[in-house]
Amino acid sequence: MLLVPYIRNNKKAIIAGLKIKNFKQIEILDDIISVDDKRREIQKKLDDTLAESKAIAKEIGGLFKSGNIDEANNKKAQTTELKELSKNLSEELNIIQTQLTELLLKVPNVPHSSVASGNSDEDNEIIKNVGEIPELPDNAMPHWELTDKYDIIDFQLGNKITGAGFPVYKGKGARLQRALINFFLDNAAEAGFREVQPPLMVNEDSGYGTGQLPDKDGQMYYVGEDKLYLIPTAEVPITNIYRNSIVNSKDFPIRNTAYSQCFRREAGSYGKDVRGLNRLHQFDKVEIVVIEHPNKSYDRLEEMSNYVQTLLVKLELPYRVLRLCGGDLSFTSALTYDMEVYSAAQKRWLEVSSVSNFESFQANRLKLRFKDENGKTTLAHTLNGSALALPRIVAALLENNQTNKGIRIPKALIPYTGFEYID
RNA sequence: GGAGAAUUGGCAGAGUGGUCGAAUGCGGCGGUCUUGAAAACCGUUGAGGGUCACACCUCCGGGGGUUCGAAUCCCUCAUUCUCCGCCA
Repeated sequence: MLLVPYIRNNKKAIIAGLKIKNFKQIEILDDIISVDDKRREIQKKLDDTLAESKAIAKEIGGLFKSGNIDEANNKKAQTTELKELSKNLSEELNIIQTQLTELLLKVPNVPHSSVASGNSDEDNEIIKNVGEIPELPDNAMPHWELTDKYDIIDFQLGNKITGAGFPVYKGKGARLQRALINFFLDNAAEAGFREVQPPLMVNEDSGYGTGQLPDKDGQMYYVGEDKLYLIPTAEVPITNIYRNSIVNSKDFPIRNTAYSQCFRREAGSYGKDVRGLNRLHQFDKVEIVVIEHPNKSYDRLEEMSNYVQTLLVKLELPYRVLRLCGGDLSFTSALTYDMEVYSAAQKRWLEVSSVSNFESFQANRLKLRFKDENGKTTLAHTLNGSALALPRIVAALLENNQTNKGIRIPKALIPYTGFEYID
């Protein structure tokens, strides 16, 4: 959510930015300003009315004390009109404030100046390409066949127990999952992230805080009985640690990491995108979240992007880094790098991480602030990224490392798996 | 799940209808003293709206109500604690 004063002062720049994001309804900006004008006007009237009735109430208090009962009762009559007025005004104010919030929620974040315009993922800029794409023999299998062959991930069994998109990991498959989680967490700790184990369910306020609500509520599993949402990513609980708080700028950058299961309904997905491990309803991910001073958030974004890449290098996976174009950038993000890993048997790139700077867009919703150099309360910047999401890493590992002897485990991971091959 | 008690500023803790946005202590920040530090002393110290700046308004767990007037009374929800029940 953008700040109204920011919209007032930077309308032109915002319009230019939103154009890159293909946001068409720029007239909303003017609506916001005029609704906010109205809000101020009503607020002023209300304040004045309240001030007047407060003053009278004080007078009455004094009159009662000095025994002037008659005059006090006289004064009471005066307030009935003011009371009516302030009641109407505060109702009006409520309506207008709701209106204002609704409008503000419709405006996406303004992209960073480095973001190019574009309509879809096809227009994303490839800014880096690392590693050799492996040459697989003709009889190479896609991962959903390999998982069967080695009996490590059972999609059918998941269907039986729960439904599509909830696989069962077995034997070395389960062990590989655990190895990857520990590998990612250990690396994050070494890179200065504090490990956190958050709840896997969050309340409505938290959903709003990070922006899953109100728009994407259909993407989350919801437990109506208790009004709780299953988290689609650990970003939600981790970032909400800092909701409604004023952090100490001395603590910047605040780095947290968490492993969690993630739950996504993925309504509307289909076809090859959802085959095997490509898209699941429940999956494992280690997330990194950073809260930083606005002046330094882009340095941190580069740092996070580099960190994620070190993981891919250690896992010996060929990858590329994309800078998302305006059209593919998420609603809340100002700049996002996607890391994609090459899945050699599927012959396609799979997104395994998305590292974003939200600037103050999330912080405004969260009311996450700090005291700046002048003692002014200012919104902090939030960033997050996957480091990493497991299923597609597993898919690429299985496909790229298939040999006659079985699936070869990358060296860095062997201390965690305790085996060198899945066979 | 049942019964009872509680929820006040960063923390502790007063305040049960009338200048209470809120005593006091601790902590934080600034200063005096000191070669420096500690101690002591002095000052300062919640958030939001609004204003050029004031004024002014809102907020004492959330929401609603009573009253001329509420942190203080009522309703409701949430959370915490104690006891009972159930249970990993």
